[in-house]
Amino acid sequence: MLDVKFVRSHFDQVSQMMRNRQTDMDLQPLLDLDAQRRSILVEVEELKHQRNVANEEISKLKREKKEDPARLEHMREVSQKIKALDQRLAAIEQEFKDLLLLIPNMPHESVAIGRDEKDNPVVRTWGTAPRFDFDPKAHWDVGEDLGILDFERAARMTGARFALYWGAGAALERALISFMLDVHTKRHGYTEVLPPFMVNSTSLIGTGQLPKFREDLFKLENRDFYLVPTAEVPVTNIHMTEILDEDELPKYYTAYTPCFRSEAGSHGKDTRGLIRQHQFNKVELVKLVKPETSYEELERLLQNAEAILQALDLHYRVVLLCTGDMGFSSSKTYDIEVWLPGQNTYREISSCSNFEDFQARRANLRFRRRGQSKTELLHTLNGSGLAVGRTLVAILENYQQSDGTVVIPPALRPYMGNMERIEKQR
RNA sequence: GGAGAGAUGGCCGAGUCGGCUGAAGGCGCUCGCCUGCUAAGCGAGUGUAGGACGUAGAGUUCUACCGAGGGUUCGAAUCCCUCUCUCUCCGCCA
Repeated sequence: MLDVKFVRSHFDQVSQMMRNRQTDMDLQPLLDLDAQRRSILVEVEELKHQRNVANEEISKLKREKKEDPARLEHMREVSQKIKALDQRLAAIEQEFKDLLLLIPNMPHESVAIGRDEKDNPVVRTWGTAPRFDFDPKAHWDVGEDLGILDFERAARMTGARFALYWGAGAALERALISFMLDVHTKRHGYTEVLPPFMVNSTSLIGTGQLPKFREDLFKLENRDFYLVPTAEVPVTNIHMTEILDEDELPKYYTAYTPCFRSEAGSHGKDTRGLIRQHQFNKVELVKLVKPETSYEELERLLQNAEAILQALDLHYRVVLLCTGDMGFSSSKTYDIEVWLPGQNTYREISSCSNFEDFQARRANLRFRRRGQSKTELLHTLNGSGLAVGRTLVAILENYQQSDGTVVIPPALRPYMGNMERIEKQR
């Protein structure tokens, strides 16, 4: 959420931002509501002041065993007026808040203006694509041929966009989770947390999934519980409504959770394989930091995510998302795209963003500097470190051999009982 | 699922028959004094959010908030209703 005062004083800039993000929304109603809201506020607060003063006098009379029925009658009218105004104010504030929650974040000045992913500049490339003396298969073929991925039975027991992992496939997924968490906790200084896999609507508003992207979520019936679409939601909200001490910052958290996404609107896209599932595993990195450090923290967060791919020796590139491709809540986002030889393309495997104070304002994430009385909003960041299913995809495709087996990257072997190669499961 | 108890400031905790309680008292914290050091002692200060006026910076003032929402009343932390959460006992259970 943007600061209303900012929207008021930078109206043209915010309007231009909306166009740069390919979003169409008229901001004028928001300003009108804000003006109404403040004018009613002045009126009702004045009446409440009158009431408070009168109450003190009535109270004094009462103690002196005196009465003033005319006064009471007058105050009854004042109270009714206050009640009516309060109701109007509440309605206007609701409408105002609803609109404000729909305005996306301001992109950082370093973000290129562009329409879609074709306009995302490549920041850097790491490693080289492996060479094959045979035609590399797509991971769904590699996985099904080895008997470690089973889409058919998953579809039967649940539905499309779910997968059943068998044997070494299941173990590899689990190994990746442990490996990633270990790297981030032991080498990068993150604290591991294991949050609930369901969250309430307040948390989802806090991080920006609600109210605008409701259709992307799975919600439980008759309860205010949603399956987490990413660990970002519970983890970013850990400290909601608290006031942290400057000394406690920065906070670095890493969490494994499954992620649940309805994928509404992506029918027909990536229908085969593990790329786009309703449920997938992810290890997430979340940072809560002081504002002046957030961009430097973003670069480090990105490097922390890259370190996983480097340790697994997987070729990738980093792109900087342009204004038209960037997420609603983000000020600046880097995507890491891993090379998938079976599909001859780069695919997103991590998205690292700085949200500045956008989520902090929504989730009420504050801190206080040493010796200062004023509270300030934190800056929040997060990134995948990494999407586990897609990492498994990358391993199957990049490490496949001509005989159909898959070599396990050396870094993962300690997590796989020193297994060196996945062979056909019996 | 059944029965009961509770939710007040950073923490503990008092609020009587609704009215001078934004909230006693204590702890903690900050600043000052005192002091071989430490400790103790003394003094002052110490919630959040929003609005109005105003400033170079400051400041002045009003309103709201005692789990959340609603009701009664001239007036609610205090009374009534609904919800959420916590605790205790019983039942069930990984």
